[in-house]
Amino acid sequence: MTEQLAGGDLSRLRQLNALAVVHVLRGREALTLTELSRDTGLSRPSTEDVVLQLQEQGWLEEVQPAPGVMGRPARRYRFRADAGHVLGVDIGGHTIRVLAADLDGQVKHTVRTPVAITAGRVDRLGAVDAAVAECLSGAGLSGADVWATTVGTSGLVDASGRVVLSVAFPEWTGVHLAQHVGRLVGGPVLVENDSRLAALAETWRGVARYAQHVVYLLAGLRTGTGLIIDGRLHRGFAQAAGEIGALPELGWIRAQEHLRGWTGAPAGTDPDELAGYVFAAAREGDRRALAVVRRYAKDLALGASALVLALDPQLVVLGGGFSRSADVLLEPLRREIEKRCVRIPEIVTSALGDEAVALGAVKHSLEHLQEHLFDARTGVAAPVRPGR
Amino acid sequence: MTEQLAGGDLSRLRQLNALAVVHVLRGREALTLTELSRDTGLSRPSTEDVVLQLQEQGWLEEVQPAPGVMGRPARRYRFRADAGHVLGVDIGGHTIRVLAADLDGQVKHTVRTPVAITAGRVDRLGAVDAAVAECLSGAGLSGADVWATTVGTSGLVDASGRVVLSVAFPEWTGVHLAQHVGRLVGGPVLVENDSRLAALAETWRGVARYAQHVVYLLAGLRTGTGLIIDGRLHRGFAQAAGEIGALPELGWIRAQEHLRGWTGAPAGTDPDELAGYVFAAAREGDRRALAVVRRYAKDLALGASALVLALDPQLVVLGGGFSRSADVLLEPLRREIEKRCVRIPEIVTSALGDEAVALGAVKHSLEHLQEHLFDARTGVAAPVRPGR
DNA sequence: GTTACTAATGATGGAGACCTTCAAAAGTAA
DNA sequence: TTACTTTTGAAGGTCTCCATCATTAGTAAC
Repeated sequence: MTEQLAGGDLSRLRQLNALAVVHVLRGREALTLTELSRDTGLSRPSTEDVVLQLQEQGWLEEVQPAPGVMGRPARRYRFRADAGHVLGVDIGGHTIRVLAADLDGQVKHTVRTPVAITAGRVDRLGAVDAAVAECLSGAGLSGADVWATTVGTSGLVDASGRVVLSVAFPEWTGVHLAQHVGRLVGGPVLVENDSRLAALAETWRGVARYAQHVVYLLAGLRTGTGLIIDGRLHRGFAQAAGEIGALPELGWIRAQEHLRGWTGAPAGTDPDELAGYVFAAAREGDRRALAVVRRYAKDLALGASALVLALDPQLVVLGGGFSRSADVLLEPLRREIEKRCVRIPEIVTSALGDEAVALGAVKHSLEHLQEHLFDARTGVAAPVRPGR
Repeated sequence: MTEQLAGGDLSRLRQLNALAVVHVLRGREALTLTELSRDTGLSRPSTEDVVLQLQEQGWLEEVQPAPGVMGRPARRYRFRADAGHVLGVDIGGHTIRVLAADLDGQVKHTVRTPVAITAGRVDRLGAVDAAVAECLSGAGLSGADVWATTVGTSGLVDASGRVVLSVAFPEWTGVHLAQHVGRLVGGPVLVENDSRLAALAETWRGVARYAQHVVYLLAGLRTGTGLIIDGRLHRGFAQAAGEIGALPELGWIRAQEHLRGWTGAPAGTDPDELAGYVFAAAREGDRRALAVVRRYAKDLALGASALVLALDPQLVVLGGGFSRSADVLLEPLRREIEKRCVRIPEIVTSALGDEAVALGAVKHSLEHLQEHLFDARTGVAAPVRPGR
């Protein structure tokens, strides 16, 4: 029923209290023992004992006392977020992004490498390797300092980190990304669908920060979705959740075609850039463009409404490349969703833009570490890179 | 991130160990201290201490030692599942069902009262009152012995236990069921959508026992759905999840019409019974009936496929009144789902039949108690009826 | 420069819950 | 009646927590 946390002997209590101290201290500035004692609910002597033990382990570090306060200066301790690092990798069509962050999720270095949309498997993997190497050196890290890595890619991914099916890049199907990236870094390498990671990022540092149930729409050259249910990323039984676009009746296959038919762009425009022209014309008030956007919004809303009706999220987040044109897209989308749904969720635009996937990858790495390093069952693990 | 379980002093450890003992003992026959010690991981003396405390509280009871074993006879203790009881109420169109069960979910008494489909609000509520009273006396209980009650009804229900919207019974809209039933029993009264409760029942004692992600289809005069995600009932932000039938493109509105158009039944047949004639004719091999069933299955599959694609469940359970005709319905449904979905889940028929909703209501009551009586945060609460 | 005030430190003593160990007890089997 | 088996019950020890209080290291005021 509920996940059972076994009782145990006294050391178990110490584990729990150490966990509580770490939890209070993570992501915050240094605290004194008195402050820690207040926030954990432990007595001061016990807090001290736990803190000293964590310091010995390497999780905590004493910092300079705060100056200019009354009374005897208190020792202050901070969480050593720099004890380990994680990577977030976003393998996009046009761009490869790599983020290095510490255990608090502070981004230490960002690398953004353009790659030709036509680049094949070998070239693209090569660009990934180069970007990872550059990011590591830029952050002053070696591969061995990385405790966990998450790679975001389009397509379906299996549990072992292999791309099972990529519609957008047929050549990508079968690539074993976990193995490939694992050559460069230590720790586990996780691979996850990019829409899902973008959704995760929005609940972490985006507009969905306090929502438990979120439908994230990736609207761009591809249309995808990421679902947050009960505050957690929903993958489904075989990592195939969110593929609602496969149902023809729900319009996501057709949605793109409205934009492709646009004739108001210079001859020879890359089909990938066509959408930008449509949205720009709509922004100018061009009636034909507005009609195209409306039709696109209607088809997008069809699939979105199915998700909203099924899940009743608090929030729908519009992300992906087209979210830059939310000024002309959001209103028609909202109207179409309102027409179809029983309860209307908030509908907002992504705040993270292009970085959403890479940020989500960082968060995903951190959540993985969280389970292994700070688990309620085992207490606080030693501050070393976990095995694969 | 993870739900934080605060550390604490030594009494906290005792709480956790008491919880562990209760968890091991619940739903099983009586165990000796040695067996309990083995299963909880505690030492024998500690186990004894915890057990004596729980016995004093009233949660455990000593029973006769097992006869005919070697060595000194061991004391045996069992969980006092009869310390409290819960009710599960299913207010259906034709039938009202009330189940009384103990804390282990053992059903002690069942009442099944027919009610006219045309019965209005007052008559229906009167029938509920009578059925509850009969069930209580049949189980030898008074309303004060009931620790939690769940009422299942069609329609949307708000958090306070009021029916916000009932399409099938317009007169039902606005009924404050929690308040009404609360006059008869002690403890909290929860109200929940019937499809959801049926889904819950399937994961408890039905065909979905070991699945974490389940889509339950209620196929009957109404079409509804219950979603189990991560082993828990998914309600959505405003209790409106699962209303995918509202989307016309997904066919659930239209699905019924195929059956209603059937002319092979005696003149004047109740429209509610028409479906039975269609399925019967299909069973006999009538080609027109088979075509009707196929069309119905196709429309049902459309909405089901949207759910499957969105959530990627391990299992789809076909329940509701029409599941009695699964022999002719399941195959066409499966074929249509297979046509549309990326990964095909298992598709099986409900094992619980008519009792699913009431059983789910019992389980829902028990889960509510679980959170209040056996919570990891607070440990084991006293064995008394919780407040509202 | 001294004195008063403030708040943290460090040490002491005590209580609760767990563990291991072992003699005594209460059965069955021979 | 004796041997064997397993549980019981008690004793002693350890760990982790708590409350309390004298001491210490600063700031503020005179």
